[in-house]
Amino acid sequence: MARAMTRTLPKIYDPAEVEPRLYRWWEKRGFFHAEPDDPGEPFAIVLPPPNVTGGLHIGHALVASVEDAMIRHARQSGRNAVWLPGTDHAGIATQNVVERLLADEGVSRHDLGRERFLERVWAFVGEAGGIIQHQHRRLGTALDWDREIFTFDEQRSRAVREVFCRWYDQGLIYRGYRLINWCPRCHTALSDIEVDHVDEQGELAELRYPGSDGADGVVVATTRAETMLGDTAVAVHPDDERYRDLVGTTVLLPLVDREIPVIADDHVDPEFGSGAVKVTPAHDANDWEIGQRHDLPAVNIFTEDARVNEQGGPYEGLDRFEARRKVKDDLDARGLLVGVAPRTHSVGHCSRCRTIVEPRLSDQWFVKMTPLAEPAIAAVRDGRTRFIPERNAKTFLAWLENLHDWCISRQLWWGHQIPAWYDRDGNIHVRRTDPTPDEVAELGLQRDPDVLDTWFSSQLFPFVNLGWDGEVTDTLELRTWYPTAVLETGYDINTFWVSRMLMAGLSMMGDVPFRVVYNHGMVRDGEGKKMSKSFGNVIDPLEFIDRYGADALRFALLRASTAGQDAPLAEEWVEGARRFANKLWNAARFVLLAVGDTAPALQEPAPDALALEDRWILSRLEDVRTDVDRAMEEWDLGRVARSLFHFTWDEYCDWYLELAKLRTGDEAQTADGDAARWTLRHVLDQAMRLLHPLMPFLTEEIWRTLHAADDATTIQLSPWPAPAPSRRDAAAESQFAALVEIVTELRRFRSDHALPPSRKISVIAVAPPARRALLTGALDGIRRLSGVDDWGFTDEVAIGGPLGHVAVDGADLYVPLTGLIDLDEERARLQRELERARGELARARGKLANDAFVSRAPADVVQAERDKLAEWNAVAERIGAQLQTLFGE
RNA sequence: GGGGGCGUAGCUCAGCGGAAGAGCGCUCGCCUUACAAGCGAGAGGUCGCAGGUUCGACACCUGCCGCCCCCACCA
Repeated sequence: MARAMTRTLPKIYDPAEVEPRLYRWWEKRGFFHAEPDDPGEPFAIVLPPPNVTGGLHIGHALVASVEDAMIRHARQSGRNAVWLPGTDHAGIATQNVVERLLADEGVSRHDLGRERFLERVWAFVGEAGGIIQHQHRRLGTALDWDREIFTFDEQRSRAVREVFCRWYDQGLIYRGYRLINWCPRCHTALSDIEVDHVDEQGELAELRYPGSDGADGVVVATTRAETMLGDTAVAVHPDDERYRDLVGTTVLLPLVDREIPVIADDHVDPEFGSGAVKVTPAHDANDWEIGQRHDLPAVNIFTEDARVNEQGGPYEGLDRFEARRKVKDDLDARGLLVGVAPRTHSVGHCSRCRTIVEPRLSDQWFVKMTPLAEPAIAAVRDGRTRFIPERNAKTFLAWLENLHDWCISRQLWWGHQIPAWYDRDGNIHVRRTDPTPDEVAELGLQRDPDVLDTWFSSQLFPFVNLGWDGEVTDTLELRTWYPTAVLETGYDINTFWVSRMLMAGLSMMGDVPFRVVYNHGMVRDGEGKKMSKSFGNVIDPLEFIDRYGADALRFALLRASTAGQDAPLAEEWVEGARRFANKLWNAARFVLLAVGDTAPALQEPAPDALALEDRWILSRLEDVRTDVDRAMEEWDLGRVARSLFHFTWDEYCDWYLELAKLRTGDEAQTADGDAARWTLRHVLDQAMRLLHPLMPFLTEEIWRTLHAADDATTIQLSPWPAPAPSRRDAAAESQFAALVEIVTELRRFRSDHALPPSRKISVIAVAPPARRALLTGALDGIRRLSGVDDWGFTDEVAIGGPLGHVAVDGADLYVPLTGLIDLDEERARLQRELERARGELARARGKLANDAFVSRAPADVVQAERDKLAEWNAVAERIGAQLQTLFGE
């Protein structure tokens, strides 16, 4: 290479060197930071705050990949884009993790006391938060770190308290004695959605409760025999003839010898079992309702650990499963166990520790959902917030329309403590500020020890992240970036988080918090299996980044994804993405070699100075640009990835680059060479910009090298490729398609005859004048790509010796065979070709023979079919002729 | 019980009312001066089954079958 090489790239792309270096520079230059008064249409995304319970997993990597792509694309498109980071204190989850750590040291949180325990948690959270930040940096996220928050920091705590007080003042928050889901291990109440229901094999036991008068009484059925200790009635259907006489009498509850009434209630299904139901108001949601209707006492038989309490008499101290067995045994001994049958039923588990939850009566705080849900329902209905995929809106609405009140109090230590105090008389004081010592003394105030469900604070994320804390409610940030553009998250937390943000946003801000909810799928392993520790198929993002680079991991995740559909990720996918990165890297190396120092001087060539392949690749670039824009609008990043993958690799690298080599050699200091150099460089530049949202590091490195960019210049702020409709060139595309066909067919000919690349062939082409003229311009390329050293046109074939034959669209190519190949093989090959042509021919004929098709299908479709018929007809004839010539067949 | 998703090449998945696609895997041939982490060629699918709509269905409709999720107060 005669030209001085001022900019070169190593042969193998090394993400481990490039990525950390670029990220440090990006951050130092503040490219990720946005101010509300920056120019451009506002575009904000809040990062779903990861729990500070440990490191990020592969699902977070998908979140980061998708959102980073959205943010980078928005910024390149000139929008005032900000991506707001934060972490979630994750009340119960974090407390559990720290308690486990303490258990390893042989200490319980009670040994430490509330204050010291919280110190421990804060220390843990500091470490975990640091790990998460580091992981996000490794992933390349363009997060505005200056705006990072924590859901339990001071400002957010003020906001939480304000929202609690406002809702309390509005009557939306209340304290009530209700049946809630209780985790006997975590020792706290849970909301309905923190309970996972799993079908389990159990036993349906039929128990006899004798009449108080010594009569037979009734038979009831239950999967939880131990709860009979807390029964306070037996219910039957009001219209059930069998029990008409029993209603109003009492039966004797065995083992505890309590007289309980037989009542009539519509809720009972007379078809089920005996038609009589035991009623345990303190331990079953249905029974609680029945109890309310009939004013029944509720007897709580369990401790906080789900052991039988003093109400259980001889069973006191047994855990619920031991009690279940013993109750059945004892009833059996008395002849009161009528039957036992296996039965699968749905059992609720604590979503945090998998312990079976226990319905428990207790005083808790609740949010009234209906008044909050109504505006949210309206917002989704009228499209102020849209869902992608759309179908998720349906599920979402169904959920919102059937909400129970939300239990928000947790008997934990780690979390926002409820701002409520009780005085000596039991009155509740909900306060925005802590009481003074005087007030405490005067009223005998005691603070409610409970904390809030962690989702109570994360639901405020989209506006507390922009400065809202109840005192400050109007910031430039809020006015600029609220509502945020899109909320991107897995569909699995639509109920936990998305719904509540929507309600809280509408309630506090009077507007939706985001215009679009984009749901990505769950990441699965290469076999489509859910990732879980017990399968041993979990993937650590950092490990993959170490091995393949962040760009490769990101690209692999995006390429496999379709909105709302679960995405598989196997190591081979990431490996493949790394190969893609390396491919682009080497394409860039070639372009730099070819362009060299002429780059700054290169002017866009006049249209007539462009060669066919230039016009073709520029036209294709425009096609791809259009497709990428459209896919971006539809938030379809998988399509963006696939489209660019195909364009850069299969078209730019495999065809354009190969052809450009012919024109950019040392001696090619011509206008044509410059046209090739300009096109090479232009397409690479544009491709890097289009790809940047998906592969930020690689594209930045290549782009900066290509432009010899200074320290202040980044691809992130380079304009997104603008529409260039004049580049679209249908003629060039179809002409190039002909070139591709010829080259491919000749290569196939060579491959069929096992001709090594070093073995050049000659071609004698027969084509009508128009076709010949068209091909002439592409001839050098064709010859190079198909290993032809001698190409001639002729009107008719008159060459001595046998000729191989290759039929392409509108031309016949003859290859002198003497000394080249085996004639029998050529014969077999031609016969295969003929077979294929005949197949196509038959298909087209069949279609055209159908009158209905010809008369009713659109004219252009029919015409296209006629053209195909003619083409294949000609091909078949030509192959036939060649067989005739060569073999007399 | 209700709602939803999926069934396309050996594997994982795109796609789509007018001539079946990708990645990986497989076969054959190549160190062709950006890349062997590469290049070229190829094998391999009655698009789950059955009906229907249509000139035309892998695609739209209906019903089955098989996997998978979510919701629900299944004693």
